Amino acid sequence: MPVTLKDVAEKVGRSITTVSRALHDYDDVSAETKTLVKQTAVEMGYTPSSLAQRLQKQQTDTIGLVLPTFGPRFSDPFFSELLAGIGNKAAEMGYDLLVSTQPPGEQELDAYKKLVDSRRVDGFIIVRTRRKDTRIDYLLDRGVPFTVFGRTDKPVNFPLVDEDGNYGMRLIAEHLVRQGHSRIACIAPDPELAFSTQRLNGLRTGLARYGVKLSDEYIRIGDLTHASGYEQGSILLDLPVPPTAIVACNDLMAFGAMSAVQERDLVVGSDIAITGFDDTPMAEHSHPPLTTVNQPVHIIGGMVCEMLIKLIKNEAIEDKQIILKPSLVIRQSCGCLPEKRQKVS
Amino acid sequence: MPVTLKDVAEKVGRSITTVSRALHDYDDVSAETKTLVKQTAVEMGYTPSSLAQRLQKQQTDTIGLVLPTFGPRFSDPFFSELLAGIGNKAAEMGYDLLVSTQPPGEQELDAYKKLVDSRRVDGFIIVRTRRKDTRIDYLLDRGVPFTVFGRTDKPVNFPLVDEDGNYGMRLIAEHLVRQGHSRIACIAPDPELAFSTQRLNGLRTGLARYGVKLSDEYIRIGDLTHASGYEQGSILLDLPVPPTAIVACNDLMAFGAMSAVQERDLVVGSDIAITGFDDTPMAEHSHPPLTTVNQPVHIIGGMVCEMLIKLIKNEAIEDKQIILKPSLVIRQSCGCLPEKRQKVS
DNA sequence: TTGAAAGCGCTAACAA
DNA sequence: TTGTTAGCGCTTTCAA
Repeated sequence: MPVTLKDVAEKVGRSITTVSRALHDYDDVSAETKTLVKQTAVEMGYTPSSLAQRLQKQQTDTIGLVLPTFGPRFSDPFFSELLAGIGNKAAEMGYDLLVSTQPPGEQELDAYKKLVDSRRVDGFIIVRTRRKDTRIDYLLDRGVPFTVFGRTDKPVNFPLVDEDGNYGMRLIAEHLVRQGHSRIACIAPDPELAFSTQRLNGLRTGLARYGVKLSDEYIRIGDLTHASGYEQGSILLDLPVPPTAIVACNDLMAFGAMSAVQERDLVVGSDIAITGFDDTPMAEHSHPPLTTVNQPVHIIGGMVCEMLIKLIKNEAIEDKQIILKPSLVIRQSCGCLPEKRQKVS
Repeated sequence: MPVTLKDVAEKVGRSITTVSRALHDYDDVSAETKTLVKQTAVEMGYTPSSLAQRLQKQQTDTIGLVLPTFGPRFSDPFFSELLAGIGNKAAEMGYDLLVSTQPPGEQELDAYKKLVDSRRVDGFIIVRTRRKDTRIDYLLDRGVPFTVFGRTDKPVNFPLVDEDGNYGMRLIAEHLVRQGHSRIACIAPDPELAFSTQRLNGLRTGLARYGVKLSDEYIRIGDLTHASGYEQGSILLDLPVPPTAIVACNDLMAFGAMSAVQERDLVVGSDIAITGFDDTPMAEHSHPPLTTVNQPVHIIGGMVCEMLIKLIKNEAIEDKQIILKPSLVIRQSCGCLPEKRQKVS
C-alpha cells in the first residue's frame, strides 16, 4: 500500500496538516520539523496521490488530445510527430497527456463531451481544423479552455497556431510556373478541412498571378493517405491530356502519386513534377527526394501545448494567433535540380 | 460550476446517498424516487466527477503508454497505428489512455516511476522490448500490472503478445534463396532490441537451412528510420561486392534502402531484391510494391490493451502469451513477380 | 509554530 | 426504503 501523509504524520508525531505544510515549504513551520518531515518522507518513500491533490485543487493537470483518424489502420507520420511535439512539452511542464483516437463525426464529439462532462481534462488541443468546426463550437459554448492547430472560416479570438498554407502553395505555384509548367494538377483532401481550401486557393492564386489556370478536371480529392495519393495520381496520369505537374497537399499523397508515376515507367522530375507539403522526414531520402513545403510540426505541437497550459493557468500569452511563414524546400521531384548521382559523376 | 450529487439531492429533497444509489440502480431504492432522481439528474445535467469516483475507488481507469522515441522528429507509421489500436480498445472498454513520449534511457524509466509513484495509471503497456528490459524489471518489482508487445531474453509469466519474427524472417530467407540469391544482406536495428536479434537469427537460420551464410559485412545496424535505411543501404551498395538482396527489419528502412538503390540507377526487384517487415499501408503502393512480412499492429495493440484491462480487473485471461505466426506478403520488390504494368500490357 | 476541522465529490457500511 | 456516518488523501482556513 502506498505511503500517505497520515503515515508520515504518525511517524514524526505531528499532525497531517503540519506535514503537508512542511512538504510545501510553508514559512510558518519550524526549520527542525521541516527537515525532519522531509527526511522521513523520502525515507518512507512518500509521494502525494495525484488523485487526491487533483480532487482538492479541482483540476486534473491533464490535457486532452483527440486525434481524428480515418479507418482502423491509422498510419500517419504527421500525427506521430505532432504527438511527440505536444507530449514532450506537456511532460516538460508537468502535465499529463490524455490521447484518444476517433474518426471525425458524432463519436468524436461524444469523446469530447465525455471528457468535459466527467471533468477529466483541463483543456484540449484541437488539430486539423474543419472550416466549420463543431468541436470548437462545442468547447466555446461550454467555456472549456483549448488551443488550436489550424484555422477555421471565421476569424476568432482563441489562441491558435497555423502555417500559412496559402502562402506555401503560392511558393509552389511560382516555382512550378517558372519551370515552364502550365498543366498543373492538385490532389487535395476533403474541402471541409480548413487547410485544404487554404492550400487550394493558394495554389490557384499563385498560378493566376502568372496567367495559369487551375482546371477543374485537374483537381482531385484524396484522404491524405499514401493509397489515395496513388489512386488520385493514377487517375490524373490516365487523363487524355495528363498534367505535367502534380501538387499534393501533403507528403504522404505525394509519395503515392510518385508511385503511380513510376509504375507507368515515367520519371518523376523530368517527365512529371511532383510536390508535397509537410516536409516529413521521408521527403529527404525518397526517390527522387521530394520538393515540398516545410512545416515544423514538432515545434507547432509544442507551441499549442504551451499556449494551452498558459491559458489554463491564466497566464498571459504573448502572441495569441501565430501564423508561420513556411519555406519552400526544393529537392529533385520538381525537376529543377539535377539528380544527386549526376552531380557526383 | 458543474452539477454535483449534492445539488441533485437538494433538488429532489433526498439524501446524497439515496441519489447515488438511485443512479446506480440499487434495488433498495423505491421505483418512484429512482425515476425522480434519474430524471432530475439529466435535467440538471449531472455527470459524476471522475476525480471523486477515482479517489474513492482508488483506481484511475487509466492505462499508461510510454512511447520510446528517438530524437525530436518522431515520425513513425508503425507507432501511430499501434496507438490507434490501443486507443480504440481502451475507449471501447471505458479506459483513458495516458501517453508519454520519451527516448529510451533514464528519463524514460523516470517517466514510469513518476506515473507509478503518483498513482496516475492502473497499469502499463510496454512496447518494443529490449533483451534486458529495465522497464519490465521495475514494474515487476513494484507489482504494477502491465502487458507487453514483444518478448525479452528470459521466459516470463506476464501477459504478452508478440509476432514470431524469427519465423517471419525464415520465410523471407527461404523465399530469397529460392529466387537464387546467395549474397544476402540485412539491415537490423540495435541488437539490444529484442526483435532485432530474433529477426536476425531467423534470417540466419533460414539461410543456413539452404547452406547460405549471412556474412558479417552484410549486416548493418540502423535505427529503424527511413534515413538510416537509406544510409545503411548506401553503404551496402557501395561495397566492392554488393549484396543481391537486402533484407530490412522494418518497412521504413526498406523504403530508405530502396531509395538508395534507385539513386544508383538500379532497379529494385530485378537488379536487387529488397524486403521489409511490418506491412505498413505504404508497402502496398510503394514503387515497386514492397515484399514484406505482415504484422497486424493495430490488432496486436487491441490485444495487449484488452489483456491489460482484464489483468487490472482481475479477470481471467485465456491465453496469456500469444505468439502470432506471421505471413509473407509477396509483392514486386523481391523480383519474383512481374511488374504491374507488364501484367497489364 | 502547530493542530483541529472543514471540504473537494463520491461510495459504502451500518442504522433507523 | 432512506439517512447518517465515515472515509478515499489531500489542502487550507481558522484557532489555539
